[in-house]
Amino acid sequence: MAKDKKMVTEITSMDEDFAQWYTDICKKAELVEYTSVKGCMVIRPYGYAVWENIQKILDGMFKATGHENVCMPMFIPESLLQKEKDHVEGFAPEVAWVTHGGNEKLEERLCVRPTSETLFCEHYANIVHSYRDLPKLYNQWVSVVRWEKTTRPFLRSREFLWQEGHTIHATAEEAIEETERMLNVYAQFCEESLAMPVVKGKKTESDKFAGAVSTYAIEALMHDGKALQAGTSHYFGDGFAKAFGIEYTDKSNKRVNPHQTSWGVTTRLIGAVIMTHGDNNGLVLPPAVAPVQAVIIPIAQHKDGVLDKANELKKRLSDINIRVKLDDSENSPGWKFAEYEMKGVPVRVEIGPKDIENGQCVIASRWNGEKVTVSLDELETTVQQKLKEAHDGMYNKALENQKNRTYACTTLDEISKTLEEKGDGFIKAMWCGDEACEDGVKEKTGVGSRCIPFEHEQLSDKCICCGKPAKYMVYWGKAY
RNA sequence: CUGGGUGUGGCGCAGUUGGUAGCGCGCUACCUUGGGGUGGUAGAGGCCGUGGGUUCAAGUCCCGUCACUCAGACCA
Repeated sequence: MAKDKKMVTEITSMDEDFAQWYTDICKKAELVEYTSVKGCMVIRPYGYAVWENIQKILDGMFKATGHENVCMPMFIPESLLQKEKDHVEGFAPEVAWVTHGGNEKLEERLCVRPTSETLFCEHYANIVHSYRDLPKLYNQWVSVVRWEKTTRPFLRSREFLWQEGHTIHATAEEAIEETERMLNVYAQFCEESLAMPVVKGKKTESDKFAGAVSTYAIEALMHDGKALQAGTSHYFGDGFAKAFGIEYTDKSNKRVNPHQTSWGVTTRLIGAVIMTHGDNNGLVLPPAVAPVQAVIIPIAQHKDGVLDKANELKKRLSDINIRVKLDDSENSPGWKFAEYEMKGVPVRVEIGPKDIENGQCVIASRWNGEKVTVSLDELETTVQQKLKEAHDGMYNKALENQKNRTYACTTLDEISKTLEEKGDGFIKAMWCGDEACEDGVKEKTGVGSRCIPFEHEQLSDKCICCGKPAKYMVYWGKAY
């Protein structure tokens, strides 16, 4: 079987129309359904199961690093939102307001949280009094609302699910360490669970979170060469603490402001998975978060013993904690093959009368289309091995794509030429640190700064835009 | 927000100079079906996104509005 052969006709080819391909997968793989409110989508069981798996793994990582879950209200009074100047300026244009309770107009309108810094700050002001109260390492899994103009399933919706971590520390050092720790947790999660390589780095001044001292991000490169911010971690210094009057008494009996962080990832990660691993036959899910890791397709299922054997295989895989599904519906085997390919199930097990006779089954891998016939004795080991191979193979393929689409440039013309000849991707180029040059690059080439990566490379000594001494090496790109 | 495109059974589409809706898939029943979306017979299902207008008559023409979508701007 040819590797690139398209066998699922429901999905538009990505080379034909990438945007349509993406939308097709979202709908045909039954991840989402639209509603009558723009930018608000139903996350269907199959899509939500992916999110649940993401949640489960990440939550475990948060707990392992000492965090506790809490839940803040969804309404923020206007006066509270106003307290930190940069923060409110950053979010005001996209908040939704509640103005009435029943028929009565509210004395003060309430904003539907776009993020919960203000709520956490109000709370911390109440409960932090002594250095003994610190740190507080909180996280919450909730939804937030941002009234976006352009919306797309998972990538940018008006309401979306996320987790937001909010921590408060006695010292700046501790808070900075936390900011970095969580960025690393995200990067590790993306690599180990989503098989998605990311670039870790710092955001430029103009791109940082409203109210933050510094913002860090993980950036991933999608199949079409566009960049996607997959997660962020912010260091706040004591700015929010000052604005919200959070103070504690330190060991030397002085009243001081604590230091804070926040960090988050959203359901956008699902969009990232779609656009990192998906192909022309549909979704390709990383085994760690796939709702179904192995699907069993019985062949000639009406014949004696086939379904019994299929059920037996199901039990055996289930017993070793593989998320397994047996499709014994009336659809033809071919229909089922296409269906589960579209849905990105990592491994397919085919079992028919011939196989039973020979004591074997056929195992197919979604990510590379490979099919093998194995003895039934080796079912468990082979499926486990194929899942492992899928993860590694998907990661390496994505990493290779990222590398192949990352270009080092030393002049603006070179950037434009590269984009034109090779298509979108990450551009590595030097920058002086001046915002005017950052804007200049965007204006002249169309790519914006994505991040200043932790792994510095001295590509040249001069800023690509103004020619003055360069301070940073920056990843640039078109973004979602 | 600006500009373009699209809204007709569950899905994908057709519908001429305005005359009261048609096809494929899917669905239901029965039969058939061995390895890439089986084949057959019969049947059910839509008032055309939504609000107004023109007209004897509107899916079709006009205006508004909502949603989807593409490009951009904006934003994280």
